[in-house]
Amino acid sequence: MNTSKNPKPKLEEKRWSSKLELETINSWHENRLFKFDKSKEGEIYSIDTPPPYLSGRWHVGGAAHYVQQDMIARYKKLKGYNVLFSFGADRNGLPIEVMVERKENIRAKDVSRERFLEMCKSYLDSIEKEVLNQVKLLGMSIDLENIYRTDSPEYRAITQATFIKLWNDGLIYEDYKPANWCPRCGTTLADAEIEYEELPTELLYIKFKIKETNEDITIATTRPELLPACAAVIYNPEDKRYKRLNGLTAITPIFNNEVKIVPHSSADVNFGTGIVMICSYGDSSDVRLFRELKLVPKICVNEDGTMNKNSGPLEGLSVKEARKKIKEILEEKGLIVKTEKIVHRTPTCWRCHTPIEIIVTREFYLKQVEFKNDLKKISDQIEFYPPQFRKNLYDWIDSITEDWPISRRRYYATEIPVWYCKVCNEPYVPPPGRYYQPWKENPPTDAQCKKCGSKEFIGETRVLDTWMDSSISQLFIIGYGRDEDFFKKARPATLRPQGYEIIRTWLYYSILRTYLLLKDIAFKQVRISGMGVDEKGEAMHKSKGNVVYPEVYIEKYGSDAFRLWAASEAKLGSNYRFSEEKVKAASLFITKLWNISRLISQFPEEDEKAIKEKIDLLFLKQLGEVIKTVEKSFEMLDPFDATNSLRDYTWNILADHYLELVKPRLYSGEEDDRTRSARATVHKILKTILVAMHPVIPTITFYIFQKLYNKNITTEKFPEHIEPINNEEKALLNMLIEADSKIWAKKKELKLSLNSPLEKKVILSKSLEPFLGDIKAAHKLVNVEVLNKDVPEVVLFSN
RNA sequence: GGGCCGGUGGUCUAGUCGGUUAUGACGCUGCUCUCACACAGCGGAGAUCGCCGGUUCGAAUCCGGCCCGGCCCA
Repeated sequence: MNTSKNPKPKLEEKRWSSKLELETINSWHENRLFKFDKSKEGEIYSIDTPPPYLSGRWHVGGAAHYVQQDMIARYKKLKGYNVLFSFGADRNGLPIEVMVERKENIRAKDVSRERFLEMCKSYLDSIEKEVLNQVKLLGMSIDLENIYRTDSPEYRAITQATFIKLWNDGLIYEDYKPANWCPRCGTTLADAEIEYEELPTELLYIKFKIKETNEDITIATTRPELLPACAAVIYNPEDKRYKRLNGLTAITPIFNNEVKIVPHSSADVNFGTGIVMICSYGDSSDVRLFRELKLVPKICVNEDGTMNKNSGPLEGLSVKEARKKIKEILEEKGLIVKTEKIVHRTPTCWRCHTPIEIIVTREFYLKQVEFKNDLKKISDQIEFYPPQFRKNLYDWIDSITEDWPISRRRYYATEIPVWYCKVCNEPYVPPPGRYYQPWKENPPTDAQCKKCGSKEFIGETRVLDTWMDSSISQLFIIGYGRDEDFFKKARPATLRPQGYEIIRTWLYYSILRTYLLLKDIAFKQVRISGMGVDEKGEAMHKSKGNVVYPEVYIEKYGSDAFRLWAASEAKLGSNYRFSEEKVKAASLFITKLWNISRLISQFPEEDEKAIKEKIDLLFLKQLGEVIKTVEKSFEMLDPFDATNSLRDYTWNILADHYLELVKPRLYSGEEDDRTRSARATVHKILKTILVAMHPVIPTITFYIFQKLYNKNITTEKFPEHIEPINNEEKALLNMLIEADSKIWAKKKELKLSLNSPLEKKVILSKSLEPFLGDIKAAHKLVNVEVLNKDVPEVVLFSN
């Protein structure tokens, strides 16, 4: 064989480029590389990809979150699993409706229900297109021709089927009770959909009379308009100022209602005057106190957020107007002692951030309070990565006090599959199986009221909370209700990846729903990732104007560079901070890997049995150590350590030291064992690195593997056991590395270029003797002597 | 107020079941276009590991207290 002095690299291009990257990605999709085959061998590893709320395309944080999941999916594939990594688009619910209302500057009620649904759908379709394009650009191993949508008739039919099952099991009931209410959206909200914000408000100090003593007391409140709904007055039992009031009666100003004064620990001594009025309903603690103290609520706020006839002079006004009006009235009568501007922790709607009201309304509820302990118990069987987030879930479960209100007075969502008998109002719930739209269609033809036998029905117009849809995605992807054979084989789903901000919603509800439906865990593993934040460390919000999108950086540096950044920026669970500098730095490594491969590609591959030289084994075993770290890291579902240790090895060990040391042998053109050992080693190392890094940087590794070895890297096996380096060998390796450095520094000192011969006599420690040939050749040493013992300096120079 | 996480060179970060000359990257800087790579190589400067105290032969690492930042829950 001709080992010419000018071997040609198999990688011709001097540089990896976005163009090659895109061509590679396109070829994957043209060849349907990611099509899931349920009959394929291997244990199923299903990833319940978070259906992103399609409220806009991904910013760099979202994109980072998703590519990390892709890394896990690709790793598991290399490990021999049959990976189900399906992509879902969550298209239901308030987010899209609020967005359409804002963009079109309308309210849903301004147009017909049909028209509004069409508008939502068209927005969703265009956003979905953008997101799917991102999925592709990011090099994700998603079968783009096989995604699911939570608003498809197929998905909604399953959501409805679960409603029907839970209804028939007696786990869903309808009740008329206080609930969170967003006056802007006009719907009930679950506690999980409340976000607290610090908002400025006015604290009014109002005079009340004591009936028995005719003295005045002062009560501070931020909700004076609820004065007509006041049912009790409380103070803290520890508060010495008010002990004398125990059992007395207060008379509300203006409305002159007599209410009891009682001690209660929930009164904060330091807030206002320490005396608090309890009204139906100012906040959730009012709800709790009404229940606890068995008070009779007097409802003053209608569902549309206006005051009703119970509120006397405030009737007809909105809550906000009423607050102003009552202040005027009180002022007129001299009943206001003082007013204070304060910042108050205010519950708001998670979607539109309007402060919520608590009103009494009739809604469907899914039972959850009675299952709190069961839910914690079953969650013990789920692995959490990283483990500390288990606590966040349990804390949330502990804080639950109400059942889950699941009905919404909205439109773009799964319809509640219920009709009501026209004669006796008895609900009719159809059999599961198909998608029902009771607001515009009749029940099945054989529907009959089981109470009175009537066949005339009125359809329910309300829809389900969108979390009722997304909380079954882990069941949907493995065929629940559609493909029983596969479902049996694949349940429970394997991995749930998600951000920590939706632990109380998506994670909690998924666990609840799966438990109620199947008495089973929802999935085996939960992977909780941090959020993407901007360069200053602040969360990205459109309203803040600090949102950064990935496309421009992908274009500039490539998706592998972006992915490498996403993998190596932060450990699992902490926030990742975006900066262009970091992505650029990642792209430098991509170039480095390309050039290393280019160098190695010049030399023929040799069977790994040819690896015999001690120095070759040393560097290979060091890689063995790295692979152990990589595996451990991925098994913890965190690409962070894997990526950094591979990058460190490739750049700082392989390129800087090993390749420099073997170059003389590689280029020698000899056909002896030493050359063959070198050739075998560089290819073995390169192949190992390419496969191990493939989950993180799939495109360049795929391309190089194809070019050099003519094989599809996605069907390779994760590098099997390479004997890791032991301590003695590790010490040797470090000596070698130190020797390189010392000699380079000496040449520097003598103002010699690194490739010029070194005439000075070089004295090496004894342990380096086996490597004498390589060291001598790599550094062009002229005069070398080896000591008969080891010295701390490793290398000495003399004249 | 409670819980959780974090505070390491200019910036970001590793290391936290005790013992390393404290990791790496970006940035800065000197020399070098050496046949994979100047998107590079080699060299260099730069950290009292938030503060105080304790345990220990020895602490970034363990314990206690405090300060600062972030998130979640009251």
